[in-house]
Amino acid sequence: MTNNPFDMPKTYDFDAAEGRLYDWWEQNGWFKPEVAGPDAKPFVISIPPPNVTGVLHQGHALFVALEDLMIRYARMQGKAALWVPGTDHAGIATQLQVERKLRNEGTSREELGRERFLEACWAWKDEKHSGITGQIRRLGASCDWDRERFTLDEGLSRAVAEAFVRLHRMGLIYQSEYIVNWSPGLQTAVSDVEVEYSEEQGTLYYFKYPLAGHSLDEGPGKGYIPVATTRPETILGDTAVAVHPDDDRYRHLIGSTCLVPMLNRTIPVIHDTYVSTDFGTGALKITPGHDPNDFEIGQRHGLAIINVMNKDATLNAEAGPYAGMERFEARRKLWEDMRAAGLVIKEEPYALTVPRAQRGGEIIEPLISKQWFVNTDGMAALGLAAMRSGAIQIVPERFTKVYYHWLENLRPWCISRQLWWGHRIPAWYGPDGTVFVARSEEEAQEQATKHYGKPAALEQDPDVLDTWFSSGLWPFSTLGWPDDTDDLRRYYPTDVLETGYDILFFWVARMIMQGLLYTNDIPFHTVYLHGLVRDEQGRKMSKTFNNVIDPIEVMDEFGADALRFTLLTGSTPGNDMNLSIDRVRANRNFANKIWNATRFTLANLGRMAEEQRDRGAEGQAVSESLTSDLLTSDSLISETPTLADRWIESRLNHTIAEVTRLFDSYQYGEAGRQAYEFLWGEVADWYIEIAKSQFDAGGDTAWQTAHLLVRVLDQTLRLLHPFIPFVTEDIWQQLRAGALATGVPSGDGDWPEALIIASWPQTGKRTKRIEADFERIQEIVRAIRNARAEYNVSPGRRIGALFSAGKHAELVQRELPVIAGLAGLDLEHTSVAESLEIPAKAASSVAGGVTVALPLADLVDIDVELARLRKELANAQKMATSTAARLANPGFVNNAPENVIAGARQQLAEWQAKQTQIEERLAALEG
RNA sequence: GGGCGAGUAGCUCAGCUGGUUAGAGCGCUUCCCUUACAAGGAAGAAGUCACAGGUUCGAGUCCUGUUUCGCCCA
Repeated sequence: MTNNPFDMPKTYDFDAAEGRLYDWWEQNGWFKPEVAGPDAKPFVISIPPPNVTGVLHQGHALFVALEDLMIRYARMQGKAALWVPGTDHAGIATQLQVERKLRNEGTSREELGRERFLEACWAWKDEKHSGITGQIRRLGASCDWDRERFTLDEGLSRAVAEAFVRLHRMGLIYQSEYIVNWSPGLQTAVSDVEVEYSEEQGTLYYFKYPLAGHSLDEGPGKGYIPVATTRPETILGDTAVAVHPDDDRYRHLIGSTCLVPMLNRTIPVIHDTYVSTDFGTGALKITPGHDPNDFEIGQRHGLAIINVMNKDATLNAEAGPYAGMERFEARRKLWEDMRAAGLVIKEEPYALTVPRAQRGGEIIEPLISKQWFVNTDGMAALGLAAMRSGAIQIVPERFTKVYYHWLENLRPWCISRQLWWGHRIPAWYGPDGTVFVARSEEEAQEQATKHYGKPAALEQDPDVLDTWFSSGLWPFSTLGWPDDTDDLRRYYPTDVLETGYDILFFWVARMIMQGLLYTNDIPFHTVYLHGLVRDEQGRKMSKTFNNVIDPIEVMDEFGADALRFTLLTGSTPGNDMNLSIDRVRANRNFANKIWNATRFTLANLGRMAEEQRDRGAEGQAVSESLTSDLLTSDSLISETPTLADRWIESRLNHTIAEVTRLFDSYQYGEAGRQAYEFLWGEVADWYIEIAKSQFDAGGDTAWQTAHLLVRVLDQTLRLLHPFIPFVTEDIWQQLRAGALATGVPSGDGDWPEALIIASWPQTGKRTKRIEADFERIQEIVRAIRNARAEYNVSPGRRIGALFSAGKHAELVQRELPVIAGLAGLDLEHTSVAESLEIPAKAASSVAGGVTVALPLADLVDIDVELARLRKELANAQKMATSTAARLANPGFVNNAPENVIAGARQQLAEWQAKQTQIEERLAALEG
């Protein structure tokens, strides 16, 4: 930047601006809610904590953009805007990363032992932490970093222990042997939501289940029951064969006994309506130890549970000769042996649904093991009631249904994980296995002493809690819960929870349930859900596709604002968006456009100040003389505003009203697009072009134009700030400096220190009549430009024009300089009247109720002209006819709202007038 | 199997509670380096709004069905 406040470089340099502005904002404390003063109404968002060891992806970029937008809007409205940042320890993901690192170093988790492994995890966390938070800063996130939290920090760990203890006291936490989703590679249980199901090509294995005391030769239904399975190795754990009670093929076998292939264990044939008679063979093998559905059937029928698998997915002693084999190897071997024993019927290709771990993608084994569960029935009821009562709303609303469905069918939540990195379960075991659940080891020790009558050696449960258990406390734990802190009292409940719809169950629902349970309050009143960011072709971004668009690279090339604006205006709530680099580039260009509109304004302001100084005020500083002049007297800007002035003012007010309305109804994309359209399509394309001649006029007209332009830019920059904070702040600072130096007021009178803390624009009056007049001028200008283009009039050539303007003659006469400036007219050869004689060799058209003729004798070909006019006439006739038909319809006239009818009448008149005018012109040419 | 979303210009997408001639960016055609901006300006071509019914004075928008794609749940 140069010292001259009026001098700006030709292009906006985002690279130089972004880091500098972010630091400046942060150092001034403007990210803190305290800037709004103690009485301000709070507006609070808790950040969806990203994995502390993760790297920024477009999903992060989208949520940061959205949340920062909401926070900046709230801040500008004068609210105590608080965005609580933080990171998540991401149990499984992080543990896997650290284990991989250890492997590369030639050691392992087991070798290090728990304590040293955790040290390695913390070191890894410390190393990675600044990476992700730095990337979030880079996006412009105005969160209060002094309040940053980490899910494993001391306070949050205390919150987790507290929550666990309370749940336990309420009798909602229990330990149980249950069939869980076991991840053999990760060596841990995972919850239902952490399992993804994929349709894969597999095999359906048909075989004979021998009936005890019979020979296979007796055939199906006598010697054996034909059964099909997709996982033959689980045969070894079968404890029944089930048939449908109404199935004539097998009904007579109910109560008889089968022999488990290769093991010859005896199991009963039972009946259950769960069996579907048309699937496979119509008979079902039941393996309660290795299949969730079978587990339930087993419970119903009191069947034995046999576990044939170890936790590493090798088979155990129950598998007899197959003990020690890996699961898929055992499958092959068993099937071979069964084939040799004549038990195989056939195999057929089959599309099956395979459960895979959300992390790592490995096949999940349903396995019986002892885990900690939360009974969620009561919480679910609370969560449902909060939504049903309207205390919490989801944007977009349709996700409410998904939420209901999930909560209505909620099963116990398995919260223990066989990991080391995480919140250790606050349960201790005495020598006899008695469990003591407590906030700390000391508290557990007290309980044990009381229980045993003397101190006892305690051992803490080795497992940790599901990461989502701690995330579920996030909105209140980050504010100090369980302590009754100032922050908790002032900022809880929070306002909006913004996140991706993909974690509605994982996170949002659990926060609502836990918030209601522990704080007796909703954690937030609105859930705003965004979609997934996909690549340009709509594919999910993934490393394997090599289609990942790295937000950092995008920001390097186009700036953070361009990325933000693209994400914000290219998405609608709850819908996925395809990210297009072309659009990012276009939005980079938008930033430059705003930059140059301001550059133009400041250059003129500077020039005017210089002229003013040359004229007088000797020895006085420019700013002083101008400031006193301008602020003390209206005289300097008492000039009657031009049509363009009043038009842009009205449009500004319209835009402020619309953008504000759209913000308040969560339609951020549309809000951004409207501000964009106003700035580029109205301010830059029209007003600035007209302002050029108003500046040239000098004197009061020029000063008035400068005032207005500053005001319009100031207000528009405020509207755009939540979307593109960096470029708007940078520009606004320069605008402010230039305006202060010349005493020009901002849109609302004063110039606060920074745009980030400036107030949101107030809606002013809109004048529809002025807008209509200006639109007429626009139409005329476009018509002239169009005719020039069609006749290839070179852009530099000034041409004369004849306006046969009828009742608009006065308007056209008054605005002639504007029209001339925009359309390249030569005023010497231009005339306006209600009615004018038009020479034959002229290009003419009818626009805005005015016939305009360009006497281009050297260029015009009468035949071409006739064709042009006939085409225009046809269109006018068509429109007039259809509008007339509409108005002739009694249904329309009786039912449509008045303004619509009035609009149609107005339209009809315009089209009819146009038709008549073209007809007259045609008659003159043809005659 | 149940639920949800999407199908609008060559491409990527808007289009709020139904109401002028359905919009934008990119791309395309023609012209222009005019002292805010070539990361720009002017003019232009381009859409039977997936399909079929229905409601309504009026449907891209609401209802029903069909179809293609995607997602979620079982």
